Amino acid sequence: MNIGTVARRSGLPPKTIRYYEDIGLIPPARRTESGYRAYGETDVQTLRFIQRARGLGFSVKDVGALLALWQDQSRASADVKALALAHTAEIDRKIAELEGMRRTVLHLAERCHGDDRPECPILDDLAGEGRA
Amino acid sequence: MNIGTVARRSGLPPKTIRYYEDIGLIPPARRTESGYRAYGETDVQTLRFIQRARGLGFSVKDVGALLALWQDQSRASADVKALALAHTAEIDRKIAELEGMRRTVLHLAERCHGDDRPECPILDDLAGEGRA
DNA sequence: CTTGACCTTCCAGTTACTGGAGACTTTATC
DNA sequence: GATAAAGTCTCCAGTAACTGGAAGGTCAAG
Repeated sequence: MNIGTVARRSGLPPKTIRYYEDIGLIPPARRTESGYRAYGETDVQTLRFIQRARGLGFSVKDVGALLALWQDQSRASADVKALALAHTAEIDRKIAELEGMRRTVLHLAERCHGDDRPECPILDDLAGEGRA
Repeated sequence: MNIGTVARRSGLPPKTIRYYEDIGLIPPARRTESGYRAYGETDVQTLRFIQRARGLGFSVKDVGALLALWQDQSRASADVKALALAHTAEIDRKIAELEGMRRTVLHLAERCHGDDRPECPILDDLAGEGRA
């Protein structure tokens, strides 16, 4: 299988697959005589795994760890769970941060007339006039 | 005022201030005879404005636009409001994305025993066994 | 045998900084 | 006046995770 085919079947662009090989997330692919990367079904499975994990927001580094656990038959599920829970904690942190921003920006926007006059509480607040 | 002082008073590291000058977000600072950047009160105000806007998650590009509007006495508040609302829309999008991830990861983690046995629904799902 | 789709490598750009090296200036202390 | 510490200067490189593009080789179809 050429890279284009695995790309279609795994949902990852060819560029990204080469990149993952580059940084060592996946081992270098076997090559045909002409130098084309050659893949098998196992590779499609692996790349799908990566694609899903990335889709859940795991960092490439974490994906590497998950991949290692996946391929380790003697793994402890506790290790996987710990990674997952640490990840949700990080997600929670980001959500909280974004919600704080959202609240403030929305509050400011609501108090802004939004017409052709220059008065604008958003700018006033950013300028520091809104501080206690 | 040297850069260290403005840094302390604006909440931005010296490195970041130089960086903002570099990319043109702020105009080049006046220099002393020995080459040190020299700032005034106005600069502190500007940098604080930037610091707050960045803290609300506006991109550096957006901050540039806000800065221009702030300094334009004939601005229409509608332009500022539009920027702010576009920003909240983007924040909403990110929050929704994170919440989707959070739901899935948490759901998987809950079904994982998390002990020293290898069975793990998290890995099974990432491997694609959990798909319909 | 030529077109067009794929493949290869390598370099550069993206976002917003941050760290560090090597050299100078300023300030404080003795 | 000498020296040491703190502050500043520029420049280069690295971070995360790709993505775009150029220049060139390969493969299948007609």
